[in-house]
Amino acid sequence: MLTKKQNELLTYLIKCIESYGVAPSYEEICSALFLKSKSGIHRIVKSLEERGFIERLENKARAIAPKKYPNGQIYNSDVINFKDKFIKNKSKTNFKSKSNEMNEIPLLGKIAAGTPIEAISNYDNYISIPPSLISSGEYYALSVDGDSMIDAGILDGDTVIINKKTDVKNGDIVVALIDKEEVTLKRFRKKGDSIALEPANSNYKTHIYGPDRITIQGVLSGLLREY
Amino acid sequence: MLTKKQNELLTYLIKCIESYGVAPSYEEICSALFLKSKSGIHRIVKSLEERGFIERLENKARAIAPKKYPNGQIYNSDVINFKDKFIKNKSKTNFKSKSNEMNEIPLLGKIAAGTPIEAISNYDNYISIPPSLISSGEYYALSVDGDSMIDAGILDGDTVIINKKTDVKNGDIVVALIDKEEVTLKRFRKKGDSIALEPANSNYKTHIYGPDRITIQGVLSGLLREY
DNA sequence: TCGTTTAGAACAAAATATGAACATTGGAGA
DNA sequence: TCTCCAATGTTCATATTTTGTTCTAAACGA
Repeated sequence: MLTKKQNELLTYLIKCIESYGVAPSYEEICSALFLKSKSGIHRIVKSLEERGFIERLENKARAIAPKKYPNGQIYNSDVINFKDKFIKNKSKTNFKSKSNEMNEIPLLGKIAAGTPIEAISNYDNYISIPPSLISSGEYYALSVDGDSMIDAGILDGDTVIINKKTDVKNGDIVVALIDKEEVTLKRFRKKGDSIALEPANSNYKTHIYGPDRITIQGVLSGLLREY
Repeated sequence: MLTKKQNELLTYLIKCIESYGVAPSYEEICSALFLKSKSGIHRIVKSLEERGFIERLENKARAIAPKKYPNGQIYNSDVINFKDKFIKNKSKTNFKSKSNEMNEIPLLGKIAAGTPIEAISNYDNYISIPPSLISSGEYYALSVDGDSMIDAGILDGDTVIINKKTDVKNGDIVVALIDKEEVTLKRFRKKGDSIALEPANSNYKTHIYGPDRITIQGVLSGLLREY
């Protein structure tokens, strides 16, 4: 999906943000990639934006934010836990979240059946979810686009809560990254060495993949719907 | 999405609040960022406000509250506030953090989609639900028992959020009390004077009632599911 | 009221981003 | 092999944003 330079730039961008908390300026990118010109950078940045790997505010300084890793996985800024940077004196023992305290989890994008995911900005999209839908581990939310899981009661527009774990059982509904390119929500079933991703809609077909083509990005753990 | 200075200022602001419980004045920020002028600070503060990283009370002293960490993660003041209890209340301004507020609604029981409800009793059961599922009015929750609405994506065991209002439109899914005896969750449709309650499952039949036999007890406004 | 603090205009300067024009490269496909 | 084309590299010019500074006004708290 990405060219060499685009890959380098995206990688550098992510590294910068994780190390310094700020995106690099074009000039800084230039020297990092050993170029002499900023406008070349500009072009690459624009192409990354077109392909949905980054998000940008035009004309603003250092206003670039990654949306996906070069391999297509969704970028989640929570990986840099800024809180840790600030909260120093807090002992390891967490304040038990009171029963009526909301949990905020990031809404990372839309997940469509069969087509690439569309990542959403990391900056504005958090949703509150009730504690009952959460036990332990890390969570994120996706907005369901399409009807491929309709027979499992998952409708177009629903918000699914995903537990970011990779150990899955047969029959679990999972978020699967296929060929490091597209992400889809399907029922997981392992047969021997190969993995079947089953839709829950007779209009769609089950696809079977070799184990190396699939990366599990999480397991469905809850669902929210607004009427 | 922040520039260097904006990032510095925000970081400093958060540090101040966590260490002293009070936001710094412009002058304090100035010296922290090695500037000679306060109005520069003002501009940066405004730009942070524009981008949604802080919240501000105009014209008030030290009235700045962070809303997000530099990486976009939501700033949750609760983790720090215990310190405030020990700090004398100076000009500390109180920002109500709405985002974290919890909505609790009563879970009144099970609604069996085909057969009578099990007494809508006053369990002392309350559940938390995200603000996004609530707009205005009174709400309660029911646990769905049965599969009569399965084609509408409402499964056995789901929790439905009901808005306690009586004005309904055709096609709404409603909680209907029939003959003051049994309660059911069905799609509402009015034809002339009579009311049809349609299940969403071909194994069940639509029933039609006279208007005096049906009392609407609420309209479906949200749904929660745990996996 | 007075002293402190924030608001904001005006101007200058520095930092950054944008974009056109033109040359080069390397790979896909005829 | 040869051609075409997208992706790059470079240079130069230009537009915008961001920052630094100074000064004055307005708002606030005691």
